[in-house]
Amino acid sequence: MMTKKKVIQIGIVSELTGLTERQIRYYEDRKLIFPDRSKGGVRKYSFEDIQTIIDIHTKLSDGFHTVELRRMLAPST
Amino acid sequence: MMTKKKVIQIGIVSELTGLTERQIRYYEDRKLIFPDRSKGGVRKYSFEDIQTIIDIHTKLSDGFHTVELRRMLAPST
DNA sequence: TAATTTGTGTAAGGTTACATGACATAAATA
DNA sequence: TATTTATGTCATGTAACCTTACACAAATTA
Repeated sequence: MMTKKKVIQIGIVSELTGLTERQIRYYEDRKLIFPDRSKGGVRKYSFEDIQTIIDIHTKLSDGFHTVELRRMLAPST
Repeated sequence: MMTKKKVIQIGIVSELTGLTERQIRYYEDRKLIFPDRSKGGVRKYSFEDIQTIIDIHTKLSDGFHTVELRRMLAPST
């Protein structure tokens, strides 16, 4: 489905979530999200990824650490 | 809703539709689609736009002209 | 027939938005 | 005290976009 199509670039994800690109890339670094890449290496996210990113940030604000989140986040099929 | 959020760049639209960027920009020139623009001027399309673009191309293949399509296409609210 | 329009290709030259890597830091933890 | 965590910022490079222009076959109009 459309919500899982990875078609959105990081700038828009940043806009939609209110988070910085730095934060979004960091969550990937911590293995919490798995964007696709264009041939040129540009990250592509889905709407589902965006929701996950929001959830991650909420949990971090709640005091959780990325390591713990890795277990909490349902590996979005 | 999500299908109307204009978040997708022309490269992906081209990939998803199989049309060239030239064609997609031309449809805009003919007032058939109305992408948003980033601050920097980069076009942003919605999933709904993508469907419209596909429809346009189908109609053109059927022999219609862009001028006629302007009447046929429901102005996607 | 000659001129115009339509939809599309392509190329040049410029800009935006992205990439990675590095260094910095406050707060928390070991 | 030393390390880790989550984030900011900066530099440097490139992917992907922008507009404008010229070309063209096919169809239409004059």
